[in-house]
Amino acid sequence: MARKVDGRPAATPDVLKRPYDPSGVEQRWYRVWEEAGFMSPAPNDGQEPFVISMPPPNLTGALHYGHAVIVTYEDIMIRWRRMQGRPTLWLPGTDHAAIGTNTVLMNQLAQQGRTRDDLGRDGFEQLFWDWIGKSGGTIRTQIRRLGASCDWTRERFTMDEGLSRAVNEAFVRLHEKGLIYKGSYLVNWDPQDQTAVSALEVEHETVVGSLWYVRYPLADGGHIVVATTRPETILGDTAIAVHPEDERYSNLLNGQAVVPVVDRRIPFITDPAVDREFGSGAVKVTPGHDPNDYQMGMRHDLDMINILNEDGTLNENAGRFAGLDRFDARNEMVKWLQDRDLIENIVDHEHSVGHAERSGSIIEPMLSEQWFVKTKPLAAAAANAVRDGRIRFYPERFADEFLRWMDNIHDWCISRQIWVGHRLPVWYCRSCGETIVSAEAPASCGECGGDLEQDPDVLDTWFSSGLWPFSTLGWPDDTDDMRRFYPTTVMQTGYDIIFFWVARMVMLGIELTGEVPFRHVYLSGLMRREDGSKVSKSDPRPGDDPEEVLERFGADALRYMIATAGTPGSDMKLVWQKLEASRNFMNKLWNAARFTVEAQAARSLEPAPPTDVDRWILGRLDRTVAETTARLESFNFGEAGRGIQDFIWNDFCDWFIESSKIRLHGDEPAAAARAAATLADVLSTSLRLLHPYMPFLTEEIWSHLLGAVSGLESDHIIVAPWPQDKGRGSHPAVEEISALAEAVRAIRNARREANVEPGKWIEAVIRPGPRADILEAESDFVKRLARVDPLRLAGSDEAPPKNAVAIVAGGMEIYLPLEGMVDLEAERDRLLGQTRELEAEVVRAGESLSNEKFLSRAPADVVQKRRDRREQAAGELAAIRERLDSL
RNA sequence: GGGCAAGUAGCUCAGCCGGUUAGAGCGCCACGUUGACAUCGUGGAGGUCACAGGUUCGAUUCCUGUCUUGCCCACCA
Repeated sequence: MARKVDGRPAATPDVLKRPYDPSGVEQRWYRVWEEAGFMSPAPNDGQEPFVISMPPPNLTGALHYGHAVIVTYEDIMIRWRRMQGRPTLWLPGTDHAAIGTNTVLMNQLAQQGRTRDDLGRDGFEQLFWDWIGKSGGTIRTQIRRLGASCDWTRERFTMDEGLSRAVNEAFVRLHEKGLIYKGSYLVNWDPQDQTAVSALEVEHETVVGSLWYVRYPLADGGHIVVATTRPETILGDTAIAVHPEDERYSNLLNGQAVVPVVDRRIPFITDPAVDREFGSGAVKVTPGHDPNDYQMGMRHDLDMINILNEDGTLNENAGRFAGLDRFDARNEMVKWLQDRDLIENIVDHEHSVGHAERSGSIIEPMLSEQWFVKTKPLAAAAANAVRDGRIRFYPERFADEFLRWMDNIHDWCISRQIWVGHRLPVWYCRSCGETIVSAEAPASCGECGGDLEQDPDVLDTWFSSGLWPFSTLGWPDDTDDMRRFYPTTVMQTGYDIIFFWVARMVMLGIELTGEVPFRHVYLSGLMRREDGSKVSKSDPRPGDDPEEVLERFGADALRYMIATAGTPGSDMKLVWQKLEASRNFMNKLWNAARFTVEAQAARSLEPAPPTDVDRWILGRLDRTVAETTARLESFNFGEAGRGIQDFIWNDFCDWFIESSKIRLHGDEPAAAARAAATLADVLSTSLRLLHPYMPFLTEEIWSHLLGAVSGLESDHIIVAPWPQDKGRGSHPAVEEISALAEAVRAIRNARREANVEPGKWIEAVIRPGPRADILEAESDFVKRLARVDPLRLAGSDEAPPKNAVAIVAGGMEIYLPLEGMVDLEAERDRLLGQTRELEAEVVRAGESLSNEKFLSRAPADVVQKRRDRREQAAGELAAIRERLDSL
C-alpha cells in the first residue's frame, strides 16, 4: 500500500496523486481527442449544426491573451453544444495580416541592415512564406495547448490556394457591380510603411502642438493673417477661405494673396464651412493635404498640389525645401517665416493627430491613386440585417454601435503598397494601357494582344478576412460544407474589431452569398494587465505572454479564470490570484474525485434506497444543471462557471461528501453502497457540467471514474451527453436538509462563541417543531457535522434544559447544555442582542404589512413572503424571550 | 464635439427585467494534523451599493442631473 509523506496509509490508487498536476495530462488528452476525430462534425443526420469560424490569429508572432479569450469562449460553446448532441463545426485557421506581417518582416530586415529592395519582390515573398511556416506552427501548437476542440482537418489560411481564389472572385464580382473602383483621392498615407491605409487604421491622439499665425502678403499690398498647425503645408496652399458673411474680409475677396516661399498667387474664396471664431477667421486651403480642404477644393474647383514624396520628404513643388523631411521642413518653414517677420503669434493648441496603427508614424493626408470599395449600398444591407434581427448582438448595445458606424460609413480604401498579401487581380496592358480585372491571370491583352503587367498593389488584409466565414467553407464553389454549415451560428471576437472585421464580414457576406454570415455576434472584452493597462505589441512587458501561465497553472486554470473573470463585453484583468483560485478549485475537485473513487469500494452490494440527504444533493444538482444550461443559452459564461463551482465546492464537497462519510464508514453495507452511488452520480454529472470550462481536468478524472464506476455515459467526457434536469430540485428534502445545515451552522457558531474545543463532542437537545421527521431520520447528519452527541429530541411540552446555550435556527430550538461552561451573563447578553435584531425584523415586516397600499399593490407572493418572514421572526423571538425569562 | 460603459467589502469583481439579513474569490482576525483535500476545514470582522433629486407601497436595481474613471466615434484650420 502506498504511503503518504506523513506516514498515514493512503487508500487512494496511485493514479490519483495529489495535488493535481496538469502538466502532461493536458497534452496527452488533446492527442487522444484529435486522433479519435472527436473534434470534427458528426455525419449529416439532418440536425441543425452549430458552427463557429474561429477568428484567425495573425501570423505576426506567437499567441497572446486575446487568442486565449477567444478560444475559451468558443470552446465552451462548442463543447457544450457537442455534448448536447448537435453536430458542431469549429473551423480554425490563420491570417497573413498583410501590414502586420509586413512590419514584422521589415523590422527583421532592418536589424540585419537590409531593406526589402535588397531582396526584390520574389525574395521578399520567399521570406514571407518561410515566416508563415514558422509562425503558423507556433500558433497551431498553442491553440491545441489551450484545448481548442476545433476541426483541424478543415484548417485554412487566408493565403492558401482556395482562399486566394475566393479573394479574386470576390474582387471581380464587386468590380463588375461597380462596387469596387479605382480613383485618385485624398488617402491616409503612412510615410514609414509607404502605403495607403484605411481610415480605421488611423488612430487619433490628442496632442498639444502649436498654432502659428502667419502673415500672407497680399498682391495689392498689406497682408492677411491665417492660422495653421502645419506650416509646411503652406507650400500646397491654393486658396484662402473666409466665411461668406464675414465683413472683415469682404473687401479682399476680389484680390489675391501670395503664398510665402513659393510666391504663388492664390484667390480668396468664401465657404460656410469656415469658422469665423477660430484663429483669424481666415483659413488657408490645402486641398492636397487636408480632408477638409480637399472637400472645399472640390466645391470650388481649386488646384490640388501635392508637396510630398511617398517617403514623407518634400517634392519638387516645395521649392527651396524640396528634399527635406516633413518634420524638418516644418521647422525650416517657421524659421524662414520668422526671419521675414511673417509670424504674428504662436499659441499652444490642442488638436488630434492621426497615427498609423501599425507603424506608429504620423499619417499624412495625401492625393493618391487607389482602389476603393463603395460601401454605402453594402452598409445599408448590413444595417438592415441587424435591424430586422437576422443578426443579433450580445451584449445588445454593440448593435447600436454597429448601426451608427454603418450609417456614417465612408468608402473603404483596399489597396496597399506593400508586398505581403493578395495581389490585386488587375492587369494593365503595356501596349494600349487597357485595364483587365479577372479572377484568372489572363495571357495577353484582350484589346490589342499586348503584354500584361499585374498591378503591384496588394489588398487590405481585412478584405480576405471579410470573406472568412464562407471562403473557408469552399465559396465560391457550391460545396457540401457550404450548404451544410453556412450561415454559421455564432461569431465571437473582441469588441475592438467590430468595425474592422465584423462589419466587413456582414457587408461582404450578404453581398456575395446573399445570406448573413452568422446569426449571433458575441463580443468579448479585452484582457488587460493586472494594473489595467492594455497589452500592446509595441510595448511588451513581462507577464504578457500566456505561455507562462500555461506552464505554471495549465490551460484549464487559465480558461476558467478567463471565463469567470467578468461579464459579457467588459474588459478583464489578468489577476494572478484568480489563477491561483482556479488552480485551487481544480485541486478541490481532484480530491473530491479521489474520495469518490475510493468510496466505490463500498459498491459491492445492492444499494439501499436514497436518503433525504441523497435527494437533497440530487435536487441541488438538478437546479444547477437547469441554471447552467439557461446561462449558457444566454451567453452568460461567467455566471454559469461560477455557479458550477459554487455547487461543487459548497454543496457537494462541504456538505454531501462530509455527510457521506457517516454511511461509508458505518456498519450498513447497503447504505454505504447508496452513498457511493450518489457520490459517483453527482460527480460524473458535475464533471460534465464543468467540462466545457476545464476539458483536461474533467477528462482526466472521467478516465479514473471509468475504472471505478459502471454506467458512465461514454468512454470520453468530450462526447458524453450534456446533463438533463430531472426535476428533483423541487423535492421537499431540498429545503428540509438545508434547514438541518442551517442548524449545524448555528451550533458550530455557538460552540465557537462558548469556546468549546473544535474536536470535542457535546450534548444537544433539540425541540424540532415541524422538523421532527427529518431530524429523526437524519440525526446523524447533525450529529457528525455539528459534532454533537448525544442528540436528544425533546417534546414540545418538555421544559428545555436550564444551564444551556439556546439557539433558534432552521425552525428548531436547539439547546447545548454546557455544564460549567455557560456564562449566564454572556448568554443573556447574546440573547438580548438577538432579540433586538428579531424585533427590528418584526417591526420592519409589520410596517409594510399594515400598509394598505403595500397590501393592495404588491404582488401576492411578495406579501406572502413577508408574512412568512414576520411569522418566523416572531416565533424565534418568542422562543428566545421564553429562554430569557427562564434564565 | 457626440456616444457608450463603469463607479457595490481593503483588493478584483458578481448581483439588481424593483421586494432576501446585498454576495464570491483573494486579503484580514481566531481556531483546527476529525482517514478527499493545508492548493484545506470551521467560525468571524468588514459595505450610507459615487453623490443629489424624482417615480413608487417599496430603489443598490428605474428616471433626471452632478462628479470621477475608461473606451469608441468625429475633417474644426
